[in-house]
Amino acid sequence: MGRSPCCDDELALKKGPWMPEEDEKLKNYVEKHGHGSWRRLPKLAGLNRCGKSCRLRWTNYLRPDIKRGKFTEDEERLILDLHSLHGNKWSTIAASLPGRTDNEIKNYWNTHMRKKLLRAGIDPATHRPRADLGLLTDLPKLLAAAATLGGFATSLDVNPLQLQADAAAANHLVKLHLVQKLVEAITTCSLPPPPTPNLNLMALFGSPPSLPTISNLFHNYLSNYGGGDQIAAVADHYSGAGAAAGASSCGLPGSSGSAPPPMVSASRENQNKSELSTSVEGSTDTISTDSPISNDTWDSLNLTDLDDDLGYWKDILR
DNA sequence: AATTCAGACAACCGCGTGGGA
DNA sequence: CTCCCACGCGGTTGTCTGAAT
Repeated sequence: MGRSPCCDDELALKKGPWMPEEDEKLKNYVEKHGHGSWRRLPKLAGLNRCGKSCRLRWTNYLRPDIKRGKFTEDEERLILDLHSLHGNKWSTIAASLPGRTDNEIKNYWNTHMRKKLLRAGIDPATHRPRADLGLLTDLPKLLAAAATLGGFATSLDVNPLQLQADAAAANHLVKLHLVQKLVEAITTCSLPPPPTPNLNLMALFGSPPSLPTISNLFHNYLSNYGGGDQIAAVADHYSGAGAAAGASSCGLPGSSGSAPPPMVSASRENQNKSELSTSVEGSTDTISTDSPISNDTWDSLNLTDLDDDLGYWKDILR
């Protein structure tokens, strides 16, 4: 198929933002004659633009039936519904929203709605809960917050001397360790393993996302794999709510009762443990296995700035 | 007051497709 | 049937503006 000769070969043509007088010329011409052939229109209307640019300007801005201003909640809902039905077919979606252009809807989607969905833990492409463990990039923050609850303080096994030597490194290592604990807690429940078993813990520390995303991870996992009691127990445990119904089946610290056989094999658990090494300040440290962390060390970690997030986290997970 | 940064939106670019010659 | 043109679409980039530092 032949390509449309675009405006590229007409280098003298103006590009960029439209001037009011250009708008006026275009508007007057189209209202008088209709647009006809967009390719011929610029010459006829006395515009130094390519037809494509004129068409875009007319359809996205100058058309008299264009509705400007904020999208209403109804419109937003409709966009959401239609997008779940048609995907990124912006023109199809726009056809159901009188006065809105495909470009406007696309922009609104990309700048507002997409982010909203992501924050809610929903994949904007599929409109389904995000089940990928890439969400675990939120874990450091979450787990640091969990640490302030002291839930792990007595069971942590990080070498305290190492930690005290460098508070920043210690913080990092503790977070890593907490990640491990959380992953273990999830994977030793009588549930199928999470979708991405070969979790690279190092990758979790790329960027600190938000706690809502983490909570959604739990809920996604719940909805995908069932086992509400178990995950609720994990959540309760991390939010300091103590043992909840079903905690026993997760083998959580402090839980009682007979736990069903874990779905995760010993070798898998060992694999997770073996991944618990990290580079701090250029050196690679491995968390030792048996020394409990001291209260002083906890105090030195300065994790209290996460209190606000923790409150949100508690609310969400309940 | 100056600078930096992020969000919002306008505009552009390149490709696919339909239809006429 | 093939070629070419014009249009429309979706993705991407550019620009502006206001908030934050």
